[in-house]
Amino acid sequence: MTPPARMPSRAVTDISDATLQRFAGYRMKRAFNVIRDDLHLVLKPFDLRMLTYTALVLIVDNPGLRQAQLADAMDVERPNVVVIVDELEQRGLIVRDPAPNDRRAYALNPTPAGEHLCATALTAVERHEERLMAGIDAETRAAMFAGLEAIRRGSDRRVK
Amino acid sequence: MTPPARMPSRAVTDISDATLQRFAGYRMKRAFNVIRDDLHLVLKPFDLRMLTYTALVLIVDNPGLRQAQLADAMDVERPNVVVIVDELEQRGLIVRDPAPNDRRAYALNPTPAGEHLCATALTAVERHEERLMAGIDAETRAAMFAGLEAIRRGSDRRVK
DNA sequence: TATTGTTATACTCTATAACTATA
DNA sequence: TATAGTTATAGAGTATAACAATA
Repeated sequence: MTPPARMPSRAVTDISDATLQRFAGYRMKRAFNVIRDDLHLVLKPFDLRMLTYTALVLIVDNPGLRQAQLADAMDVERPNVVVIVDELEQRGLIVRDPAPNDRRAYALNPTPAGEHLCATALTAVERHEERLMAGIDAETRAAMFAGLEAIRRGSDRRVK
Repeated sequence: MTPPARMPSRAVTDISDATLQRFAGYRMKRAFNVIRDDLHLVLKPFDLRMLTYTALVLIVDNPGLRQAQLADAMDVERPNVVVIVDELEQRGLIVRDPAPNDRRAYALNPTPAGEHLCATALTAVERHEERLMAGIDAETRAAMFAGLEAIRRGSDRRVK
C-alpha cells in the first residue's frame, strides 16, 4: 500500500502546508477563497458582487440607514462606500433620500426593484450556503460560527 | 431597563445584520478582516505581507518547490506568484535554482537569511494567533478548524 | 500538444488625505 | 471643532490572454 521510499531526493510532489495549517488566518483564507469564488458565480446572474450584495441586504433590512453607518456595518472605509451606493442607486435598486434633521446626510432606502432583487438573490445565496455547508453537522456549524464571532469581537485584542 | 419606545421613526442607530449573520461568507469575512489587519501589523516589522510570508513558509518547508506548485499551494494564479517570488529573491530570502530534469522550471530554495527570517516571523505569528484565539476554548477551535477544512475540501461542491 | 515561467493588463478591494457643506 | 459625504489617488490582491522555452 505504501509507495516505494525515495530516499535521495525528497519528493516535492506532495507539498506540506503543515506549518500554515496551525494558523486560523491561513485556514480561513483558504475556506473563504472557496466561498468567495462560489458566491461570485452565484451573484453574477444578478449583476451583484459580494460588496454590493451585502450593502443591498443591509439597506433593505435597515431602511433609512446612513452611509457612515453602512460603512461601519460593512467594515469598509467611507470613501469606498460611495461607489457602492452609487452603483446601487444608478441601477435603481436604492435611493438617496434626504436624512431627517441632518442636511449633510442621506437616508438610504431600497426601491421596490431593490427589495425584489434582494429577495431573489437571497434565496440563491441560501442555496449556495447549504451547498457549501452540506457536509458539516449542526454542532460543528454552531461552533464554527461561535469561533468566528469570538475573533470578530476580539478585535480589541489586536496589536497596538 | 428597556429604553423608551420610539414609535414614529425607527431608530437606525442599532443596525441589524441578522440576515447576513446567517451566512458563513459574511461571518468569515468579518473575522478574516480582524485577522488580516492584525497580521498586517505583526508582519510589518519583517517587511512581509500575508502573501510573501505564506510563500516563504512554504518554500522553507518544501525546499525545491516549483513555482507552479507554490501557486497551487497558495491558491493563487501563476502570474501572481512571479512577483511574490521576485520580491523574496531580490531580498535574498530565497533563490531560484535550476530544477533537475526540467530546464523550464525553477527549484525554489530558502537562503540561510530566509530561513532565519521565517523562523523569527513564525514566532511573532504564533503570538498573534494565540492573542486572537485567546477567548476560544480548545473544542471550539477544533470544530472551527474542522468546519473551515470541510468548506475548503468541499470546493468540488461549488456551482458549475 | 501540453506545461513552466513570464509579460502585460485590467478589475476589484482597500486605505489615506483633503475637500464641501453642514452640525 | 467635529461629522457626512465626496473626490482623488495609490497600493494590494486577483484574474485572463498570450508569448517563449521546453517537455
